[in-house]
Amino acid sequence: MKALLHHYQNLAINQSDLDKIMMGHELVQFSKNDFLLRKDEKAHEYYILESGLVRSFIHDYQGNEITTDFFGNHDIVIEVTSLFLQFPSPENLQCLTDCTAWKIDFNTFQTLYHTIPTFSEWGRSWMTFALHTNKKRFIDMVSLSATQRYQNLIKNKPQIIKQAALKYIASYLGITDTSLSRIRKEQ
Amino acid sequence: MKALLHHYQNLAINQSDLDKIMMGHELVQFSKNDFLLRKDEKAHEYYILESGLVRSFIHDYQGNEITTDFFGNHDIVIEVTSLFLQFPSPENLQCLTDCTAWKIDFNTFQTLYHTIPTFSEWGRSWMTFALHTNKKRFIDMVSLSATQRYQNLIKNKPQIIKQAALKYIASYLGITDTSLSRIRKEQ
DNA sequence: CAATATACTTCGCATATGACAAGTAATGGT
DNA sequence: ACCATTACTTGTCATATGCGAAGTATATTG
Repeated sequence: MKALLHHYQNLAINQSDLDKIMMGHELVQFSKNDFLLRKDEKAHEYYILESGLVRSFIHDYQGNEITTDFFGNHDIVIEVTSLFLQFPSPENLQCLTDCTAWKIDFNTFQTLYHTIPTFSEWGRSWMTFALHTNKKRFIDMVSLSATQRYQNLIKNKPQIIKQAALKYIASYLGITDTSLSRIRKEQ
Repeated sequence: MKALLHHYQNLAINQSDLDKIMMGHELVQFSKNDFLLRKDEKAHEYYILESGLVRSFIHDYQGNEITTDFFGNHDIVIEVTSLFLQFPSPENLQCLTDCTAWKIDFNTFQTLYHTIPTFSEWGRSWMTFALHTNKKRFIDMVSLSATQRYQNLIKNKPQIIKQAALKYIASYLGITDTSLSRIRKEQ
């Protein structure tokens, strides 16, 4: 329940509403390498990670896998385009480790969203923050050097450095594993 | 009024609510090179462009100006982090041409958002789409070649190619003006 | 525990892209 | 209309980064 409470409890929310929200989630297990969502599929749920590590990735114009994001801790694992707009997902979502997650169905989400004002406020606020995070990632990518991006990652998401394979980290940083290896050496 | 109606009229909205929304906007004029927002400032409003062209830009780790986005047509010109989270803006917003825009104050926006359900629904929907657009831009940047990004821009925003200076387009595409000039030559 | 695969490092080499500079073209202000 | 500035192109050269391959280390599986 830790991950769930982490997100939903910090609100001016009463116990009855909190219970309704918690009831909307179902605990699910995934094994390493399982896909939560594949490119071109439409999502019908999102997840809140209780444990484990997930990555989102795409393929570039030369067929290379590019890690677009990592999800760990109590992160919300979601592909917005696919879930909210019902467009084919641009990304794949794959487990890098065995994972335990709370799953919430989109219909359930919708119902809660329209009946619990504090929940819709939470949703709005999450959306705002997601937009901020996305933009920051973009700006970092186009304005920092690879070395700076690597150092930021160490500082901001140390568990990623420890848990994820070098090749995933490298493409997340926009470089090859060879280059990342060289950067590491220079530190 | 064209730009305003473009955004707000396509709703199941009644005339009275539409009037209230329209009344919340004030027509403002800007000259070429004027800033709508500077880095590290906090925004108190957003704009809907009636005419003209705006760019957002940052500086990279070497001091180069990087165009992060273009706004034209009836686009909504907004810096989300700065407006909704009241964080210092990561970006500058600057007019590339003389501009006419509808300005709406954040307090006015808030009031409308909390009193007109169709407006808050519009806001939610805009947010979703903004997140989608941001993500697409990021994915294009890391997965396509510079030439492909240039061709997409020609296809999707031909007016930018015509109106904006080469250096702004080049940094938007993640390359130097020299490189863009060479790409153009090869077409 | 051995065998095999996967992960990571490091090398030499190729290449795309950037930096700098020069030249031409276009634009803007007085 | 002129001059100055800015915009764009094109050349040479430098360099960071990618590619392929080889070598070492670590992890996985039967």
